[in-house]
Amino acid sequence: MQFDSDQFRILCAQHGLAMTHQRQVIYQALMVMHDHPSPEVIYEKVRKRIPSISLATVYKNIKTFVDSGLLREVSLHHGSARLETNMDPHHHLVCIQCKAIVDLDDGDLEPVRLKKKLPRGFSVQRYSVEIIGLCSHCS
Amino acid sequence: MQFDSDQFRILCAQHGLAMTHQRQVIYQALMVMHDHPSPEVIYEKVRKRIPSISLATVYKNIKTFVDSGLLREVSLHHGSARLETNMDPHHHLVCIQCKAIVDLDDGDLEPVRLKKKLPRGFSVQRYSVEIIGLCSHCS
DNA sequence: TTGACGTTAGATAATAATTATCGTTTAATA
DNA sequence: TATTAAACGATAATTATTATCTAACGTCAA
Repeated sequence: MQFDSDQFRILCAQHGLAMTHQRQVIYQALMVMHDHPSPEVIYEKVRKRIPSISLATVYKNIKTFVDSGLLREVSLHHGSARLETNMDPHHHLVCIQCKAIVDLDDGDLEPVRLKKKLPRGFSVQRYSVEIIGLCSHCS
Repeated sequence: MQFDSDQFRILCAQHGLAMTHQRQVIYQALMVMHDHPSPEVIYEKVRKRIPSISLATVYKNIKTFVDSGLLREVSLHHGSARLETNMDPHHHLVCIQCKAIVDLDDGDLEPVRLKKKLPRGFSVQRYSVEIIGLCSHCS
């Protein structure tokens, strides 16, 4: 999938963002990386096309993109580790606002069922369902 | 649920760990906190019972507990943010070893179905299933 | 019980990830 | 094209975590 600057300009306009060369290169780099890269990895990739770019610019634009719904963070809980003693199979309700996590018993959910085979060689250890939304306090 | 030092001693023995007062207090603090606290929050709680404890001790013992299977981290991807451009509903295969993340299309999974009502007031935005295990490369 | 040894604790330095600040440059638009 | 708010780049500051090092502790053989 190629992506020219007119298309990106429209995408920015739709999300109320100014279009800059840096933003286009950052977004395009992310589009072609399917391994859910970190800001540091994105920075290294983008630097090949804009050697003078600052790491701070990458961070700032990632945040801007996430805030405007152009990108998503895979986990809402990077930043600091979150621990649990509950080693039984269970799931989580996660509040996008306050980041609160509440357990949901495995029995409260129908078992997760696949329609297709998983990629060859992946050995499943457990399933964890995240129900993402707004908790009562935040909504 | 109360938890005396004999029980904790047995738990440690089962997991091949030495039992120390610090470990018992850390573990017990975590047991009674159902909000999936961060190391910092655990430290503040533990400090009320052992004012002289070091934050490093809390971190080291959390790691020891996780390694020995006494505790679990809610997210395998704290540490640094991981981004994605795919805004369509989808899920993730996550490797516990190399932390690789691979997308799984929403259509490849039977819809998630609840048996019980969710806690009152929680408004669901989306579901995200994590299939956790070892990728072909790591297994 | 005592003494040696390996492990843990506490203090703190070092590293990694992210955010804030600030002067300069650039994009939107009138 | 001129104005103005926003974005960029450099870098300092902050936050989270890990590493290092010495002292204290628990365990086990003599």
